[in-house]
Amino acid sequence: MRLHGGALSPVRARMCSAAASSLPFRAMLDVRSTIADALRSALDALGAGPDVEAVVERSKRPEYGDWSTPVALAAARVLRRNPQQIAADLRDRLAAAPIDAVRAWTVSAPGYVNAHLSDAVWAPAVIDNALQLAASIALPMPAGHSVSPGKTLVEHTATNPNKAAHIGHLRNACIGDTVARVLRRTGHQVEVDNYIDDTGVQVADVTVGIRDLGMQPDPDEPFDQFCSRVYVEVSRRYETEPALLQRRQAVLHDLEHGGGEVAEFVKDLARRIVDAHLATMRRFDIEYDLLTWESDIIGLGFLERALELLRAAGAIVHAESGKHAGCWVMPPEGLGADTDDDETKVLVKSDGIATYTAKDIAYQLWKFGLLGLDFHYHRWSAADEHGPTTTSTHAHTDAVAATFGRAQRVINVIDARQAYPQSIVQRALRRLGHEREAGNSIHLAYEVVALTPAAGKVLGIDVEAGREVVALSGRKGIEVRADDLLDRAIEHLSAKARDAQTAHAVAAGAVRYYLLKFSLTQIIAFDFDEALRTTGDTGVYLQYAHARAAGILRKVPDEARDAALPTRLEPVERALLHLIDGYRLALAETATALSPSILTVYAFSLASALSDFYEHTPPVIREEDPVVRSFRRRLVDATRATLADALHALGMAAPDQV
RNA sequence: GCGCCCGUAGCUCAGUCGGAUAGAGCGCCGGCCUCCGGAGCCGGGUGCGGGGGUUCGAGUCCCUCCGGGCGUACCA
Repeated sequence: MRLHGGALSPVRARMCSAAASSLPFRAMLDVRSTIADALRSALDALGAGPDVEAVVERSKRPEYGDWSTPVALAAARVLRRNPQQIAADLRDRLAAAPIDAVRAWTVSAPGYVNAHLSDAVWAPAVIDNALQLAASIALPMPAGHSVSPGKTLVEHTATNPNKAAHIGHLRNACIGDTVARVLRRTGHQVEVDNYIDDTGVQVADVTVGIRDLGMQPDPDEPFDQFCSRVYVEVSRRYETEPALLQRRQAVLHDLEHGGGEVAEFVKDLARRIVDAHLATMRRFDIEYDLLTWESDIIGLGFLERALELLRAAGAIVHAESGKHAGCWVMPPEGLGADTDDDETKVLVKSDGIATYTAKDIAYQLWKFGLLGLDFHYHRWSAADEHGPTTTSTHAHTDAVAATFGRAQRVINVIDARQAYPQSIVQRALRRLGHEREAGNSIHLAYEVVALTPAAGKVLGIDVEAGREVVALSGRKGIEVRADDLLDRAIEHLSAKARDAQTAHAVAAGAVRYYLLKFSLTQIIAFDFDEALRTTGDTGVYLQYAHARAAGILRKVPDEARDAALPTRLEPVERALLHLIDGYRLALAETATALSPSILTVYAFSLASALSDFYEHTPPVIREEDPVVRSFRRRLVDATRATLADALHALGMAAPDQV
């Protein structure tokens, strides 16, 4: 056996107000919550008090039971009694509670109380719940989790529009897209924005390369790859030709004021790159509701308004002397006009150009509907009805009737290195008196993708001796392009895939899974062999498991008989049922923690449990006992439905055949 | 200097609010095709960086030390 309760995080219940449940699922059996409710009552009756939490978790070993609680151990201190006695007491009280799904309660040392489920009640309910899964109906949150009210605005991707997207950008997009999917699945109202920094240093660099150095694309060179090349070349030339830096400065100045010929050139450059980014991300099934442009934040007066508000609130001051002389700065709380403090952040430089953070503050205020200004909107591509909406400076004829912004909660998916400027954005909200919005401003920080020495070697990049990894850098040309990685994965898989479409779907899923399975706080040490592997803990394994289940369903006729149960369930069947049963909780934990890897771990456990079942029970198609055959078909059906739901929440395809 | 993150098996990583015997994948060795697709399954393991502390109970909490990464820009 490879799959055990321990492969999942222990699942527990905390007594909270009952989760809101949408009507079609009202009857959904939730054994864990039911036990937790009864346990709470029993603890209260014993006088344990609210400090003793009604914790219910999966039993660590099947012989203990299905669900267990260690609360007698914690209660022992409060009640000054022997934990074994308390456990026995709890067992008696729980046994007296009418819980249909539990057939027996036992006590095990040193003081656990264990629930043993009645398969006749529990198993059909789990299967029915799973077969009811419909993507259009949000899954209700289990006890201990709740749906955030109002709209949640997720900003992700936000790749500078001056180069092709690399795997670092792709990690960002996959995290953001998955978080958005999981939130939607759990009943949240979600808007996804992709912020385009078209007035920053990086677009200016490429502009200098094309306009001042006269660089030209090679024949057949895609535009985004051409720009990547220009970016690297210009960055290199700065070191020997400092005069070029003045050219960049001039470009930035033009962008700040907008409207001129340079601004138009950059706008066009950025548009073309954004199209490339959208195409790249679409290959991974990543879409956006709205593209927001930094140039519009300037052009529509958002920045100016934000600075006015900050000035009026005394949050920013003009430094007259010291190291920040001539700048508009935001000192930390309580420092007033001490503009030289280390914690003081410059928002408008002495040359009059606002920093990125200043624009980000304006944008954040808009996100919450606190600016009193709005963008103009139109569809990004007239040819693409399903494509994103974009902001614009001037009113457009094909105005889009939609309400963007005005969010209750804002999640900014931005790498961990930007924690400092993100904290400044939050500080600005606070200084403007928007305490609640500051609290609802979430910097969803994740660590970067770096290259292992082996990956560096593949790319012909020297990894400094002694270094474990080398950071990606678009500026230095140290990167793995997202499109290239997907192309490699497709090539890798195409030999065994039934057709090109399947190869693409599985390859995209494999790359997504690889980028999602790490904790957000973990640097991904990117390795080609690891990312392209098709066995073990990979996206391919999950999708293959789904196809296997679908294959069984194709071959075994659906006899639609009554849901009779076999007299005894095999351990692998019960393990699978527990995994299916755990889906809602895994999804809810993912939504609450905003952490996709919780869901990847769950999905792998479910797929493993299916493989285990597949290998350790005789083929369903050859099963002669009609009751067993029918039950197992339903079990496979429920597994397939649950796995498909989880895969879709992860942004992966769930193919019936590979 | 200060702040944040990381350190779990040879390698890459799970292990959210402290609970029973710390798990997976890869790699290596050895098994499993009269059977629903073998991209699979089964077996093989003296591992929580070191040291203190709190606790009935610590990979998890506290203190401290050691390694590594990032941030602390009039870049983002």
